[in-house]
Amino acid sequence: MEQSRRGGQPTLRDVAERAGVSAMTASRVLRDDPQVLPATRERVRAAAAALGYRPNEVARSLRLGRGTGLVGLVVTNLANPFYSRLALGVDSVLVQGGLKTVIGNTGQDPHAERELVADLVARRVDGIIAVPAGADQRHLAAAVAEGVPVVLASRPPEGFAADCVLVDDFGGAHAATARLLDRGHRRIGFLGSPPAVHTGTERLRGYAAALADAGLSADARLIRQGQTEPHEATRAATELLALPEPPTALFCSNNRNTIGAFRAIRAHRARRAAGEAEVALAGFDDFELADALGLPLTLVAYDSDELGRAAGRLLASRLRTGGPPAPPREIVVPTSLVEYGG
Amino acid sequence: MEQSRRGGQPTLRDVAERAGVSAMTASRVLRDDPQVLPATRERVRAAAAALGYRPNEVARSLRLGRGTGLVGLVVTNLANPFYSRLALGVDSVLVQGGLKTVIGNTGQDPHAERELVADLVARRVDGIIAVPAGADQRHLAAAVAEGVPVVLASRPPEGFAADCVLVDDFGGAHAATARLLDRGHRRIGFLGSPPAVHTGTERLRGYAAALADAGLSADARLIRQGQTEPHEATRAATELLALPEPPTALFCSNNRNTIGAFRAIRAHRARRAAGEAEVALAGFDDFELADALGLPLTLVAYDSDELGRAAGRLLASRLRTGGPPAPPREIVVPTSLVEYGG
DNA sequence: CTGTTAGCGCGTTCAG
DNA sequence: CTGAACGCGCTAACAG
Repeated sequence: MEQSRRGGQPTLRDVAERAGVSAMTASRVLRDDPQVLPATRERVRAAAAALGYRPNEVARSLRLGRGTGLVGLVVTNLANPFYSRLALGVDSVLVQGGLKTVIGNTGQDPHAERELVADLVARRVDGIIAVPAGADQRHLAAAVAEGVPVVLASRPPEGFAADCVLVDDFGGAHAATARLLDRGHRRIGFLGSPPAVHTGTERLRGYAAALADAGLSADARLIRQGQTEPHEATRAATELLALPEPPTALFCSNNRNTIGAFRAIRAHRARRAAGEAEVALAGFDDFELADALGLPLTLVAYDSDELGRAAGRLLASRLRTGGPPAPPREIVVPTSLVEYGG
Repeated sequence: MEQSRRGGQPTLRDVAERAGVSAMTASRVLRDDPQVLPATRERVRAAAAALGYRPNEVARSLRLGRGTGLVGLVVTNLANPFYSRLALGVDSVLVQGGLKTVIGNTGQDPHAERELVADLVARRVDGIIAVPAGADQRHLAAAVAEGVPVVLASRPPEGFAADCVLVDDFGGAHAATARLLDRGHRRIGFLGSPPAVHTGTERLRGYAAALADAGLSADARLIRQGQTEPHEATRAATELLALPEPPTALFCSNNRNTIGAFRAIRAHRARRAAGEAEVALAGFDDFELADALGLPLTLVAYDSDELGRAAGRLLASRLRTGGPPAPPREIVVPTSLVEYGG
């Protein structure tokens, strides 16, 4: 484990010198080119091992023009379990192809997202997997135009061609809302993410469609969109429950809203008149400890790791076959209803 | 937004050609070198904009020898909120220095971790932030020896010099155990991660020390180490509760064990004889919904985002000052006890 | 103010 | 079987 230069890693030439051969021969040995005399090969191998040599991947990718073996992952908030599971799913598939995942956390800021994508492209990532925060996807379209494959997760591409993995947002929301209706609820509130988010609008559509199927129409006063964090959802839910004619059930379009609504309902429980029925709760996204809340809970579940894995597979296959020629693919991950007991 | 070559991004020479200057001049303009005639500058700028040019960061880092602007983050399981928060904290600091985070998820596999670190070094990351899974840290020592700064999070370096950020494991565990003792518990079980993990052993030490302070000695029959996932912890806790002389309280060394133990206690509640007191629960790590479990719960809380941010800051400052010369620093994040009501 | 030369570390091409 | 030359895209150093 000697060092040949101040603090730096050894280079191919260091190995070659030590083995008494040219850099070219060393390169061949290290890439398992058979055209080398066994004796020479051994000398080079020994030298490389002694120096702890590892080829400089930066130089390789520049030379080979093949990209960097890196994939950018663009999400809004890694602390949200939805995104961290997605990240894990993506990474678990990509590592099998020798690819590594670069985190891009945008914190909901569209400008940061634009910069991030541009930077990833400048870094010559082999591809990008993104869950765009807003409706404007031109920065992603630009990446595609420059030859960087993009896979969208949980949102469809708008205005350009790209592979994507979606959740059955409409169907899941419809099923959950229908379940509440089946139980006799007629005034069902809706809590969701900002209207610009695709999943939010699709889930709202599913909710409204289920109401329509039951001969009801969505009541705008019972719909609150725009909550991103649980505490915002708690406030929104509390407001709904304080209405003159409050909803008897709530449907939430994601885990942040469900958790927030749960807290509101629990607080409301204390103030409730005797005999008054508890507000029913349903939501999109399963989450850890959902079974432990002491409240009946209907959740729209799906395999969120699989969402990431599917995105990773789409990108990996796209990289294998090269570029945009093949038509874009869309994968829809199915949902199912889960009931947690009170 | 024209393209000069098939699918590839435009190069500096494409810009130069289009502007009718040499590559060198174009380079100067794009790096805001003042030594350029304003008119020329405008021509180059226009050409770059028209082509959508972005400098190839791979080539730049090779040329400048300054590293890649990437930092490797080595953790065992990104789906664990502890690690995803850490990742977010790290990334939030690093982006401010123009650095990006590369995920390395090892899934507890020491071999995968070795490979991962070697690969990150080969990719010429500027530094590594790691939460090593096992006791063997030679791969990290090797990275340091090759000039790659390493910062450890939540474990101290073993056998080499590196900055690290620790949680007050001993103090937190001691305080939580003392709290249980104050409440009159004398038979307190312990559930923890595998003994090889530093936090696990430190927290066990804190637990044992608190018992000793109360004139008690740790009872090996009440100690279960090795649980990594909640379901394993549930089984271990269930076994403890089924002992002839079961513990009246449990202390868990991390959130996975606390959640697992919670489920065991809840199940046990149903089978409990009337009048028998409920098993008390305390644990290390705060977590979402801890307040909603319907069980009194004492948790050792700390700012887990700050853990990541501190690690990021240590690395960033190390990169600024360059290399290992300065003595290694150790930051300890304090803990506090949080009580959640039943 | 601008262009030429040279080379970061590696691998392809083509001669020895 | 091995080596010398060339270039990936970019920029520091030195011309002009």
